[in-house]
Amino acid sequence: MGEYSKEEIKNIEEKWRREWQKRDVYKVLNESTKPKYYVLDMFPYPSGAGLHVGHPLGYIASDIVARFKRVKGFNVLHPMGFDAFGLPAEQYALEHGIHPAVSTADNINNFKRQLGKIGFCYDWSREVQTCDPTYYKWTQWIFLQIFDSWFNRKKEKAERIFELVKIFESEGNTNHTFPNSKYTISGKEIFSANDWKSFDEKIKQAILMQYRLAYLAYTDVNWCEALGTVLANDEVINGVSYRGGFPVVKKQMRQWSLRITEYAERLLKGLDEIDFSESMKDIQRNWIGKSVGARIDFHLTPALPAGRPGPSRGENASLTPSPSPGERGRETSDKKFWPYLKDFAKENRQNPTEEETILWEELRNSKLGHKIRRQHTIGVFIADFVCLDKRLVIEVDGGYHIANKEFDQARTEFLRIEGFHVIRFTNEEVKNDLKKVLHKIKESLDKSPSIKESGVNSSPSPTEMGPGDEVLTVFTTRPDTIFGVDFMVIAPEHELVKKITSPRQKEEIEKYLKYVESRSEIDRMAEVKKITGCFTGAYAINPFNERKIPVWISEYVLAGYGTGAIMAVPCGDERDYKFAKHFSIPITNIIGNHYNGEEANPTKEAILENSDFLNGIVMHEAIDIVAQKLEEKGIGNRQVNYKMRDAGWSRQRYWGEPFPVVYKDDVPYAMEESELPLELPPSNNFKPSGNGEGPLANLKDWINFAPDAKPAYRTGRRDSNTMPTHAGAAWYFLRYMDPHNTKAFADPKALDYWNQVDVYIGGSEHAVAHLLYARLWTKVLHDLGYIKFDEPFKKLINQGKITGDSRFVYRAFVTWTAWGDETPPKIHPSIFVSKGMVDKLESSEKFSEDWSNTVGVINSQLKVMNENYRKSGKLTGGEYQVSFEDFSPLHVDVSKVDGLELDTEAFKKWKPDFANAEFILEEGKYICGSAIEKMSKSYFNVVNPDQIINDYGADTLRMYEMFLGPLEQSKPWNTSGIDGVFKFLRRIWNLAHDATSNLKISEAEPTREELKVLHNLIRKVEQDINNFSFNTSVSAFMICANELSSLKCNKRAILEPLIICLSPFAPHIAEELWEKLGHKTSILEASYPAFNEEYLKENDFEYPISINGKVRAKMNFALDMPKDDIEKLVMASEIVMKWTEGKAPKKVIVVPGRIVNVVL
RNA sequence: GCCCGGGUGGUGGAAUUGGUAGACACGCAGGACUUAAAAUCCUGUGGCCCUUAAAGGCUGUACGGGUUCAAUUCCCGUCCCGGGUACCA
Repeated sequence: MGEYSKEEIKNIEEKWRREWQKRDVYKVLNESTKPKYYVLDMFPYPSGAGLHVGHPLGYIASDIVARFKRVKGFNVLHPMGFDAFGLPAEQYALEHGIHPAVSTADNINNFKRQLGKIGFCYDWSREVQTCDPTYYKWTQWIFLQIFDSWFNRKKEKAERIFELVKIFESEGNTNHTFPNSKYTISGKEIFSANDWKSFDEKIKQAILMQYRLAYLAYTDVNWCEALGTVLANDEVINGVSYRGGFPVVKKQMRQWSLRITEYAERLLKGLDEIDFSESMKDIQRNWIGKSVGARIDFHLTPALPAGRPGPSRGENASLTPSPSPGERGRETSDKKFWPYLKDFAKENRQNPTEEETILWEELRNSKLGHKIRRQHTIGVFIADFVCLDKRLVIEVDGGYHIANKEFDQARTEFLRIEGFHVIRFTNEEVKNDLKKVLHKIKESLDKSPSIKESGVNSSPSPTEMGPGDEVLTVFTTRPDTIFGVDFMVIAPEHELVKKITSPRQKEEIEKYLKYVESRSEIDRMAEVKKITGCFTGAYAINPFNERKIPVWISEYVLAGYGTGAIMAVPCGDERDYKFAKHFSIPITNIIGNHYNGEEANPTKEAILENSDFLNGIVMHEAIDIVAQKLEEKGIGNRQVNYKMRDAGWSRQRYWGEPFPVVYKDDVPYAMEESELPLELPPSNNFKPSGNGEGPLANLKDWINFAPDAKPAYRTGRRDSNTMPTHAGAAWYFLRYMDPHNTKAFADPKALDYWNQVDVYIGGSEHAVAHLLYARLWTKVLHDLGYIKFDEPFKKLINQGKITGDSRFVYRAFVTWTAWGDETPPKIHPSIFVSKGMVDKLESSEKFSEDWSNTVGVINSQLKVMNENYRKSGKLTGGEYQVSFEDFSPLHVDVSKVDGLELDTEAFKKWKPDFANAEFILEEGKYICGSAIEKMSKSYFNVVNPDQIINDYGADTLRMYEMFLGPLEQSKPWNTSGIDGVFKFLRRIWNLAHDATSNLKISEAEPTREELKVLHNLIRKVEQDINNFSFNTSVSAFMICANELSSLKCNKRAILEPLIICLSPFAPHIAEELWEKLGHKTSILEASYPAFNEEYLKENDFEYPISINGKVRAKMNFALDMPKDDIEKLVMASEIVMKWTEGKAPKKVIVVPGRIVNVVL
């Protein structure tokens, strides 16, 4: 029996889900004679809310492609898995006490149950879960490969660290300077092979860390004190935390980062080879933010009277105000770590140990002849006492703020390299024999060479520097405007600020720096365009015309981009212009009448004026001329900058991959492959452990790692952080190729065979993070020789979001007025007023005609209601009234609404509150308000696919989701059209069945007309699938079904090919019909029918005959009729004669097979 | 602000290199079947005008211009919506 009824569908679909599983039809092998095709979905994060109708949109599309490619004869890889590490599970654990592993497993099961019902052809034997140790073993392994790599800029590819060591041993770093140009070792950017050999292990490791593609560094993070954790950028909204709205500050923390900036150019170039939408590429290009320009050095004139050194170093304390003690460390401190260190130093100064206090008092009072500083930062360390002139460090052991011995040792080593001599005293020595201690210090001071003689490489301090030695380097994309530079602006954090500020400006500058520091991220964001700044008192010299240019500092110049300094050209740059106007800086016009004096003009097309040797040259040509000159003079060079920053890779979280490293002396060492995976230790404490450490630091036994095993360095401490979710997602597409391999992340043969993902379908919200990281990991693995391709995804399709279509009801404010002394009624009805009337009342003037009419309508319905209440005894007298002003819109469950009309009975049953609801109707209906919002439980607009499948079956759901509109477009979910799709499937079914629902197939030869209908479909569906235009192929199916229905065609020769075409879209019904047609094997084994153009050939064509471009008639001509003949016949026709009124036309255009146009 | 993408009936949306605007579906209206309803089937359906009817006319793809025999499609300007980005020199 076979009626395609809603009951029967369930049986059919369940039957086939069972059969497919039983027959294992979706199993994919890595060996095949067929060509391969790899269709991939972005795997979901298994949230607790389960699947809603938005999720399957992309999955259905990819499933159609996969099934289509399969019937086209490809060996198709179409896997599914779960991005199972992540924050929500951890938050859920904190709130509900359920372990992330448990809730994640539950959620995955629920997702799989829901996905299973939709009939996807996933090979579940290849499923991956990123939280599975057998999976993240390889995530960790790949991380270690990245850690063990550096980017060889000469070859533009990653190489192993040992190759770099070899280079250092033979030639130092002359040819491979530090990737971060601001980094120096003992003040120098370059070290020789001999230098390298003289460095000890710790220094070598510190240097290598500067090159590694996965590296540890102090980086800015979003620190939320209230939550005790670091937040990702997308967890910070307008300067406060996404959860809780707590303030977030930038803080420096030692974190893992991936040196993705080294790949900026390749990531950019790679975009040209892959088939992503232009908008997606634009987003990535924007993110990478390449700008081409030049670096230019400007010498600074002395800001101070000649011969006078910079800001006081104590000796000159009487001359200029001394910097606060806390600021001094800045000079010797590692700049990057300074903000972080200075707080520690300050804290230490405020909480000295007893011994420190004793010693400090003595050092201050005894005339040592040298300035001693307390809690001074050097590099990344803080020394107890320092004499900078003599490069002497005095340490008192056992200070309670010093964490451990190893740390002290590491510091000593570092200080030695930096040219400091360290002497060390124990607490006891200080306490018991202070005299001896002082003597020793004096001795050491006398012995120590002063810095100038020592020959130690260190950056010259301001005291030593002659005036005018300073160089200010800027980055500009417009070197052509060099003669239009009216001022320079440097970032407030710029290292030169302290050095160049003139005594006269000192106070102003310090005031400004305080202001900048006081400004939170929220302030800055709120007032981005606010113009602030301060003159330093220093001047730069324009290298081409020796002009003196004032140097300012301002917030609008960012320390982190370029050199943190700009040359300002107010006639050509909007911000520079505003700044100049605000501070009344005279503006030089170098672009003639392109500049109108009222706003900047950033043109590149102007002819330069006031520009010395550039006069008369078009700007865009001058760019290169200046760059050339700069290079000749050795004061600059062409340079490229990128906006993109390195990717922060540490999270203070539990539910993620632990970093497979062990720290010894603060240096991370890779674990060995045999020791992987480093499993996430069981824990129920997910709270951050404070100090910016991750929750894993709570597990003392785990974090302090002391194995008995071989290499000694493996005794140490583990990393308390975990990797971000991006880690697992950065390579999962490779694991699907060979998911159970225990020897490698995937077998090279499998990697070669499946190669790139042919089509990748997912949301555009992953445009930057996920897609860039996946591309990066692929490139690194490619460079290291593990895979042969260096772009993971050949083609990307972004499905649009499905938004929810919310419905509202409007509750009126209800009052009861007594007529006499009736007792108040027992019931309190909620009265809901229909949308149209609410709109009228709200939009029209009170007591206007419209308003009064509406009130009248409402009152008449209230009157009926009141009468009914009285009749039924609910009301003894008096009456209910409503306010005509206040209506509160309430979200109503979309399932209680048909289109916009509320099902009032269902609504009353929905919630007890509404049991006594009354409705003020318009034209007998209650019309709801509507809004398109994201799907959310709290808006009652979530549509669950289970519900649709239950009502209509999976095939209808699949086709309907495709029918909604173009895949890439966002669209609101609305079930109103779903009946049409269901009816279509039933029509297909009925083609093979008679009126009494019995199978009836004709074996007769098809007619030419039937074949034409079929082959139109074959061609259209194939084209549409290739174009990802599924909505149009669904309508092609509908047209085909309608036409075959009216032809009453039930011929096997037509229906068999038809259902093969249909099978990717509606696999269950197709498989059922296929079986009914007598096939024993799955329709997946069938072949897509061959298209034959012969059947579509027409002999003649009905030409639209237009007159002056407007169609007035139609005439049938043979397609091979010559133009002239057509023209003659058209001109002779009655209708055309009517329009021409016998006159000759100006022109007649005949487009064969298209149109005829007569121009009068 | 800047960079993308988009704007077509009551609704979702079709429309090859410029060549019959509104395919397909929903909704709506009318009809058939039915005691009735549901379901199903049939017909009509951008707006306006004219006509008893047949037919016909005008107008119409956000708005204003332009190119062309012909524009939803190409060009210029304006408005609105969605996405990305945010002082990136």
